[in-house]
Amino acid sequence: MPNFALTEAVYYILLSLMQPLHGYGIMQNVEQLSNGRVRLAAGTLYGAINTLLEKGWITALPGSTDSRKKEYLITDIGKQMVQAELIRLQELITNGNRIMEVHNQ
Amino acid sequence: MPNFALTEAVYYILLSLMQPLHGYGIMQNVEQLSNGRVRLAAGTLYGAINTLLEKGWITALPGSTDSRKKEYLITDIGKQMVQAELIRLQELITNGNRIMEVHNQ
DNA sequence: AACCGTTATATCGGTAGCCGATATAATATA
DNA sequence: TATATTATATCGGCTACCGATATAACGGTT
Repeated sequence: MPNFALTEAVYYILLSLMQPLHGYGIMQNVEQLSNGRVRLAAGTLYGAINTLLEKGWITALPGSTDSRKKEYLITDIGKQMVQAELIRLQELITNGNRIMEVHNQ
Repeated sequence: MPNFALTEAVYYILLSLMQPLHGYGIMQNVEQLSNGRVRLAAGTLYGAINTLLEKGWITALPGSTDSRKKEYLITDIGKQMVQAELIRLQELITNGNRIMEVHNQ
């Protein structure tokens, strides 16, 4: 019941896949998207891609020109997960601000 | 460089300890604080308390009336971590909203 | 064609955090 | 005194992340 929190890595991977991208492109996009703060390790990225495929939150697109590249895209379910995460994040901030103000300075 | 993200459990534990509380009180407070969404398992709670003590983000208060209860309180460092987390969370939301709007419907 | 740096995917072992179960004990209540 | 609740602690298992390493394809240069 509690645990539908997304990790930062998964969150940014899903955001990146609002456009079609291959793994390495996700890596670069996440770093840019987060103003250089979040750098995905290779193990994190390709591990997460596999679990997200299994969950059906992202899907693999058919072949590209470059035989190395495998492109992915977020699914409708994946988008719903991002929306739910945005709500959860907003709750964290609201609760955090409230508590910090009550016991303030 | 990337990883100063707090887990949801640690975040709510730190918020709870803006007031003096013992472990079990934290459990109840976190559940209430999160509108019943986050329920800490015992292993999570007492494990997190130990790592937070080691990091100096919380401190143990001297004895209470009830010989069972051990009370804790957030430290200045802990408060700084919560403030940093609030900024990180706000960035996640800002980035998320921007991306979701750009590729909108 | 041969070389080389970059791009790209994949796997592995280690570590940390969360969970649920279990154990144990002190306190409060009936 | 018996029982339920409160309270802390530990354990094994699972998942996620990390950094290192391996492998290969592509692009550009000579």
